[in-house]
Amino acid sequence: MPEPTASIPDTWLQALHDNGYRVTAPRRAVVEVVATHGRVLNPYQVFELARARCRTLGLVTVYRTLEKLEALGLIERVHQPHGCHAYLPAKIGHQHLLLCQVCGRAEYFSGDDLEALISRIAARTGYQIREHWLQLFGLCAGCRAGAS
Amino acid sequence: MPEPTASIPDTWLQALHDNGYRVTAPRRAVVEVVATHGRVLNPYQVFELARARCRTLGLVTVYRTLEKLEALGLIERVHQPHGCHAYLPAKIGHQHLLLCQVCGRAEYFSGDDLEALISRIAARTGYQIREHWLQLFGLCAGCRAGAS
DNA sequence: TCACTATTGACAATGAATATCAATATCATT
DNA sequence: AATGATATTGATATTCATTGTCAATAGTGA
Repeated sequence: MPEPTASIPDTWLQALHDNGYRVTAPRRAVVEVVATHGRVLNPYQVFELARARCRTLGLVTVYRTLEKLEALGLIERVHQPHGCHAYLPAKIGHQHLLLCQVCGRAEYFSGDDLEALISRIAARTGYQIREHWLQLFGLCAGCRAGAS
Repeated sequence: MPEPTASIPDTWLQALHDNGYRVTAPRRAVVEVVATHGRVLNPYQVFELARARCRTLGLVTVYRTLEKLEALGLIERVHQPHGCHAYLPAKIGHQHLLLCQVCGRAEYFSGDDLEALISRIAARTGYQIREHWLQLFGLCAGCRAGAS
């Protein structure tokens, strides 16, 4: 029988603890929401959802907790055409993001092959290319069904 | 002898005029800076540079002019890891952005080939993919030389 | 040149994000 | 389990970028 895998929220709480931060009810609530919701969330949305799990939660604590999670590399800010105030669990290794334009559902994928493109652009422009962003936008299966 | 091509600033000023906006000294200053500077600029940087061309220019006018240029599709907001408050002349057709991480110099390029990748991700995830962002970051030739 | 009115700059107001601070809760140690 | 040092909390105040207000000014077509 395989050892049960630690859930993502537990992993994040452990990381907080390992870095000298205390594990509190407000932080547990924020972590559970952001780690499991599966859609981009801005600070206020996190606040609304997490308040259901911690009645006394304040918006300021959400900001502070997101800041710490981001500093630990557990979450990251998502860039979208209309604003960059939303967060998601951080990419693991070399991944890219696929976002639903309707509901904000997010999937990561890997396996891009941009070497040839990047070499060509580097040669043409004289730039040394060190990083790239690739992000796809569309409709998730659920929103395709709903919109038909 | 070829007809002299209208400069980018002139094209933009013409576009403002054609859309019922007046061509004023403050707008001329902002347009000339953003259209020719070749690097990403945030509103305050535009203000500082454009003030040299229009002594009375106010920061609020910069915001308002950028807003109009963006609405006309002449400029667009650039997304960067640390902030999304900078502008560049808008892409023409299907282009992508290459940015210098040191000085903000910007180049557009075309000729990506992501069809196969996008089809594969669409099939794997069930998403209908409608848009993509590809953006490269690195060091421009000038900054490579300077950094050596 | 003239008159209409869009535009301007100064100032006020908004809104997201951050700093302050006394009260509270965590957690290593007892 | 109890303790106590101190990190954390929520409420409030504050900052800063951006947007609204408004009388004075300047562009534009006639």
